[in-house]
Amino acid sequence: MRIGTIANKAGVGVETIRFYERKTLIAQPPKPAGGGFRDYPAETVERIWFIRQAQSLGFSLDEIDELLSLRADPSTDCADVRERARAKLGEVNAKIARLTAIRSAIEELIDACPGKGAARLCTILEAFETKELNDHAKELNQ
Amino acid sequence: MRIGTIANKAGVGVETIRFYERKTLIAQPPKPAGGGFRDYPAETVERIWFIRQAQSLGFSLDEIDELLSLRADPSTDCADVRERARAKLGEVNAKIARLTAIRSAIEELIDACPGKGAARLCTILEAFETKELNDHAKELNQ
DNA sequence: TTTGACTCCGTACCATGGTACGGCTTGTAG
DNA sequence: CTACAAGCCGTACCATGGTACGGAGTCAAA
Repeated sequence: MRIGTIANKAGVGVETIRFYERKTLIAQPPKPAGGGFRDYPAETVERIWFIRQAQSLGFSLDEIDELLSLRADPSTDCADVRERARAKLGEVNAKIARLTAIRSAIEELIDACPGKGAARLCTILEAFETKELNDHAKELNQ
Repeated sequence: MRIGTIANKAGVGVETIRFYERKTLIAQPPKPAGGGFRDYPAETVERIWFIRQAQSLGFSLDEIDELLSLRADPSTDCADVRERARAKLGEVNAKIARLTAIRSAIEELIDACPGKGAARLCTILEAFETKELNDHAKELNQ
């Protein structure tokens, strides 16, 4: 596939792909020997999807590079890969925990905000802090 | 509290707080009538914590402003707040779902990467795609 | 009452993650 | 066989989210 097709399927601009190539997040296919346009493998689309997802979750391109370079491969040192994967797993779990706390706060806010009748005063920050205090209390009770 | 104390407790630089003030993410306390230094309320520290957390989860400062301006208050239109809160809740849930998919992929990678013996070939992207196909299959079977 | 740390404010600069542009080459539809 | 879209490549520019700096004012301990 040519770069424009890939860009279209991935929902990004051609320039973005070239930018990722410069950052080595994506391998640039070689130019055909006899001249002509580069031929991109279909997996490139998935790779770009992954990059965009990870970005929207607060990973920087450098961190995404680390994620993508995690590969279990008989020819590489698996213990090292395993260790790096564990570290990333920790980061991901921490993000999920923080998002879950924010979700609780939003839910509490929605509850405080009735369809009819008077709302009780509630900001997301108050709901969030309450949630955090609860979490902390839970930790203490463990 | 003075700005430096707040910055210290929140783990950010003084300049960052001023930047957030310019962006109206944080209200700038008035200068005391007789001159002197501004007095910041303790809640500012929590507000900054919240901002940093939301940022690390892929929300832009503008989106965080939207989050922080969600407030159930008897004097405002609660139905509107409720609607905006629901929309944010959807975004948060989508983020959690994407992170959960990435987590599964990392876990699969760790499994493929044994402490001893041969690793089976596995990249995070392969694990991720497999997970997504599974999800898709689940959707179809619902 | 001076010295040092901190505040205030404005402006300048910086890194990240793109986006646009211009001049050239290549491929293909009419 | 030619026109026009698309690829290629280099460089310039842009928005976001800060960070640094300089000069003047403020406060508090020695």
